[in-house]
Amino acid sequence: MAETEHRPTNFIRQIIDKDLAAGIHDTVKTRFPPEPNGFLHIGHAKSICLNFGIAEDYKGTCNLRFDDTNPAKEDITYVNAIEQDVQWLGFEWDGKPRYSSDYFDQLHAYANELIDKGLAYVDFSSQEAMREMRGTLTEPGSNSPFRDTSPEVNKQEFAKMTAGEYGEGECCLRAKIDMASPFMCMRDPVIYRVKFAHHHQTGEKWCVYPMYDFTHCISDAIEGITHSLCTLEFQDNRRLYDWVIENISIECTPRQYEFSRLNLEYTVLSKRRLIQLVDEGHVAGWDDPRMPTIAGLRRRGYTPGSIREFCKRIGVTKMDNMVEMGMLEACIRDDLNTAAPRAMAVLDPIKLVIENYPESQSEELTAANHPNDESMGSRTLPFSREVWIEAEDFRESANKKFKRLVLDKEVRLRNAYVVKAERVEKDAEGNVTTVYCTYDPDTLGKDPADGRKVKGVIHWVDGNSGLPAEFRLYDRLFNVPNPAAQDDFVSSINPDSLTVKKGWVEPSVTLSAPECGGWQFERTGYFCVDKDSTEQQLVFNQTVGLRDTWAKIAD
RNA sequence: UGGGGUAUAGCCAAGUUGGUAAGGCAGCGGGUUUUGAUCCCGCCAUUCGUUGGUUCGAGUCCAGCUACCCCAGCCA
Repeated sequence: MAETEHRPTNFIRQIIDKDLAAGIHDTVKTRFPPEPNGFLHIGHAKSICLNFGIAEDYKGTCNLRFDDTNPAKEDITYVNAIEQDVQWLGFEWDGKPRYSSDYFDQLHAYANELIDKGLAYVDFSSQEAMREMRGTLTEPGSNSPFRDTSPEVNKQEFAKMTAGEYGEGECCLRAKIDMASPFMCMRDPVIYRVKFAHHHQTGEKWCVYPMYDFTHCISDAIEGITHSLCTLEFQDNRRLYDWVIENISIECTPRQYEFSRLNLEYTVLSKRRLIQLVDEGHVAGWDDPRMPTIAGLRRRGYTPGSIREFCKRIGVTKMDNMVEMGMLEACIRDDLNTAAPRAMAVLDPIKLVIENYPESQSEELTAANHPNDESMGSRTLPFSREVWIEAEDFRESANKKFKRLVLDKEVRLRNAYVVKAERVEKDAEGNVTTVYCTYDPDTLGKDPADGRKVKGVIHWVDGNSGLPAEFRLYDRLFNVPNPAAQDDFVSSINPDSLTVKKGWVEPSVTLSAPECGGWQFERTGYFCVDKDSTEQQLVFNQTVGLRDTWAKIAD
């Protein structure tokens, strides 16, 4: 797609420019470090585009690293899904995917180094006792009674921890820093805990696992990461990041920089909440088209390019933000507007019978696949006496603003003839089921010869050759802009986020999709084939509707 | 006076040696149009959280104030 030509500029790229100019680095190495405990979402896409985008633009490299230090929450299915999503977005990581668990041996050795230096100790205090000794935001903490244990003893105790001689919660390894630090994370943080859990990478090899703050900085250093980019909530942790790097024997000194995470209106972007939506069945799964996950957006019909463009447009800063859905929608519309071939589908059909069109007759009309791009070619459109039209495109009477079919008035059938509504047939409830009309045979590809102006154009599907189809229309998942701010976010789920319609689609639309992934069903929106489709029943997801200025007037 | 951060339009966001407020989204007018789409043209911050100060000149420098976000997991 036509992405904005200029490379993004942001404070992180400016830091890199300075580092390069000052000779602090001669190459740039970044990394994208998800924990494999859930699916990637649009917020991760921001980080992915930042990290991989910088690597691309500076001719550096970007690693994919699974931050897998908590086996209790992680699973191999997530690592596979994450790899797929990053690749689908169009990025290539350097070498093989890395795992923090690749470094467990080294991490363990560094922990021992800290112990040797008198900078770490095994603490047998209960978790409650540790919490009390930590102090509060305004009061300093107090030292643990185990804080002055000798390095020799600590060495032995850590070995016993590692050998499985202590149970979970019985003891942990802590860095000896400063219980009075204004940074809570510096008050002797736990760096290793006992956990008897199966690890998806290391199996049963370990029963002690390093904590994030100890692991991340060392993993960065081992991989030679130059700029370690993460979100704002880790700003305090940077002090611990630097402390660890300074106090162990490692040459590389990666630097951490923090940017604000993405917030999107009318959805949630925290793994905890997304997991809850899936587990409690509020959505059909991680790839439910209403989900802000990469998998959900993909199934919804979003293209990789549209998501990359979105990330480019929102920028990277340290400001808290709440981006409007309209921003995301504009990106996919821009992409699909140029890339998607046009077709016609009727989602809520009523029948239109052309009384002066011979019953036995039918013909094949030609329609351009794109109104402003001849290179996309054309298709044939079967046409016969009975066609389906949209129920909302007909009214028995209407004012002049209604540019569609009205009794005794004319309208153009898109790519076909001008028709005039003559009479209607209704069901028991009074709903119009059939409109009878006449057509003007001399209006194919031209205006009426007598100069009559026909302003309206409606879409249709041939009654003989149209294919039955199911259409799934989506609305925002929540009915408040910031559901995460609610105490019970589940209660603000939009009950009408999914609408299913049964209608017809023109026969040129088949299971095999165009290159961009979908079509524009003219006057309706962009759609893609859903995986629930069968040979008998096509199922379409509406990716996004067309911009609809009429809807505003009509209200 | 715990500490760490952030304040530029409805939303996102440029603005980096102080020189007179980019761009995008949304919105509003108008034109083209066999999609009420697209496309095109025009409009949309006398003002940068706030109050003072320095200066010929301040979104940019200084001081005070205010608002919001993050931190007291053996989660990341």
